Amino acid sequence: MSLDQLAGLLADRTRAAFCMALLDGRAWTAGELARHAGVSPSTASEHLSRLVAGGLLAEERQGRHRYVRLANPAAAALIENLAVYASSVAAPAATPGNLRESVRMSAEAQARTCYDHLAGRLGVAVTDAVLARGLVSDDAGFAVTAAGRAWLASQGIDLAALKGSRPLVRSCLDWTERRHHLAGTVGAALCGRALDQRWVERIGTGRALAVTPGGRTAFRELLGLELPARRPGGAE
Amino acid sequence: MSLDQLAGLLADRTRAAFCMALLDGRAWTAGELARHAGVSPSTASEHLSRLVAGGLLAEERQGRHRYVRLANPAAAALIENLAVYASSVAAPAATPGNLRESVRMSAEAQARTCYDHLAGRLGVAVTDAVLARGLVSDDAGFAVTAAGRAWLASQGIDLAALKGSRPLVRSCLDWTERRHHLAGTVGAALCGRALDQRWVERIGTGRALAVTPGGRTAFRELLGLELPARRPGGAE
DNA sequence: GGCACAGTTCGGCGGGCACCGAAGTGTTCG
DNA sequence: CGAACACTTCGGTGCCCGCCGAACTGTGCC
Repeated sequence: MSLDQLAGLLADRTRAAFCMALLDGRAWTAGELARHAGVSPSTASEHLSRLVAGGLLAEERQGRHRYVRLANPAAAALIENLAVYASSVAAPAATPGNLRESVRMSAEAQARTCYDHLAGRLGVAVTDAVLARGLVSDDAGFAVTAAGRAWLASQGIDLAALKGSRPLVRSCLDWTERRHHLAGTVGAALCGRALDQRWVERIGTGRALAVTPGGRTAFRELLGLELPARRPGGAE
Repeated sequence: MSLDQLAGLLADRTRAAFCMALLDGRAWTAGELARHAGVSPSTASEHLSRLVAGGLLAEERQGRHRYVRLANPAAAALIENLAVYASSVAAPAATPGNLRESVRMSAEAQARTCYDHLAGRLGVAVTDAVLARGLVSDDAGFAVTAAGRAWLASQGIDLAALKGSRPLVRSCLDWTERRHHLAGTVGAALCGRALDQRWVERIGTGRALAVTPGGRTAFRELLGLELPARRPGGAE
């Protein structure tokens, strides 16, 4: 497959909408994606088949449902990086068309998942905190320090178990905050921990997350973060 | 700009060919790119205008020549990452159509520039050596060690001067070797050093590099690398 | 076993885009 | 100053693709 063929897969507003939705890290059904993108089931079916054949998505059948998800972390990083670069080019993408959309975009700016790690203001704040506390260093590259290794172990995150083909820590540029946040397998593990411990919970079907009261306490105690009480759709 | 619009810029074989050519890090004229891609000057002109307007390329006029280059390192990383992912999907892109193309692809596999850093077997070998010698560590992320800082200083590369918005060290997956090589500002500085000291020199107008006899000596002395004497188009 | 649901396949329709040649503009050189 | 070169603009042509409705298939539930 060539560069223009891969790019062609994403050069359509319906397929692009599917991929952006799937950046929440979850599996969606074909019907859900059709409704999300506002197209008919037949259109969705055809587009999904092309995305699967092209290697960006993976599928799984369960009874009469066809579930699809992003094929792998590299596909997710590709799509996120394209979206970040696109949003940095002048003439920004759509502004909120109505109140509901404005609320959604605000929620996503607060906290959300970026494929498998925390993003939005929460993601940036967590990244600033781990840097400030010396748990991760960016002096000579981006690496977990010895203190960070111990801290992660106290959170049940074993670095040795995370070693693999993906980088342990990677900096991911946030499209809402335009600042970096922690990605890589450590970033994913932290996100998983936050969801498991119910420090954050998902809002609806999008990528938005809400910090729970218990989460506010945990982030204060573990990282010294004072997070605002979240009011749905309201001011900080 | 949205994801599908940005992807649409690359979803055409002519524009994709332009961007791949520009991954050599140099500026090309519109006429050179037209010939490279096998299209007429008018076609090239229109495509280049779209790529510039879309933020992937930057242009500069000099007399009757229009020079274009990749807009910034992020654009280069995007294109390289897309090309790497595309090549990893089954049904590989074009195999060499003739002897000349086979020779060119072989040369690029040996050593080439990947936008601004060394890639190919040379890039991978250099990366393996700096890891083995403890100049860069990947234990807990990708970072230059204290020994590496000193070594780079002995090569006239000052880390403090390299600090900026780009990561110092970044791992870039190589599409010919399918292994990682050193990217980021340190990777770029090393490549610049190798070109300045004439350890490598460019071959023709592509991205291929040849290791010079002086370079073979330098790589052996500095990093313990035994590089084969390069025979154009021949076996190792 | 029949009905409802989820998804697939296929032919038709309309819109958009890549390409080029011709004519033009701007720059450079003899 | 005129010719040559590099590039641009624009109208025309042909091809490709996204979308959908209708008919179909497979699954699940009552």
